[in-house]
Amino acid sequence: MKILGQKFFNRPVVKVSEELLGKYLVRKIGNREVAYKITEVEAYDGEKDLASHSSKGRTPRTEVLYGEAGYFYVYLCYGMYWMLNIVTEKKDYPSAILIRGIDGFDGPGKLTRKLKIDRKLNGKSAEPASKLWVEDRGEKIDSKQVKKTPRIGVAYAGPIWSKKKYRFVLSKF
DNA sequence: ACGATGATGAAC
DNA sequence: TTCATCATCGTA
Repeated sequence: MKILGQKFFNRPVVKVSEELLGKYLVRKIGNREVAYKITEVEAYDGEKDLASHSSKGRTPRTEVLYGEAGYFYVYLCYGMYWMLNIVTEKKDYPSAILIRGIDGFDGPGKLTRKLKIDRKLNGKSAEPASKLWVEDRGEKIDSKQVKKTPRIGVAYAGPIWSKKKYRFVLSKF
């Protein structure tokens, strides 16, 4: 059982996304600690990726995306759902992984509600001090269990970027 | 199929 | 300052 930090996240976002499946998202609420296996993620890769918030360039909101790897990017979507992302790659390269599903709770908005994640986590680093982090619990994932599909809800990103297979789903069986 | 609901960025 | 847009979900 190993806590994943910069060394893990400061690598190509698509690769890290794929490897994140089967890792555990751990959340401390009060004195209770809960851990869920990560089952679904999406990669957002740089300013050129029209589906990424960073495609609009550096703004106050996207600043975290340009920072060091291993930090959380949390933002409000559709006025009521918090989206949890983890920043990857080197400083000044805006890329992140959206956590879309954990064991038992499929859906980015559902899991943040369950884990009580909101804007207070934005810009925090993935470590126990933040009460939210990622662990490798030694589970091996067979690449046959990983499904690659286009990302969800990004039709606006144009024909190239909306079709990239940047969504990774761990099939359960 | 659609409405809830609010931050964001861009236009005016 | 106003407006359209949105990495969603629950109810229908």
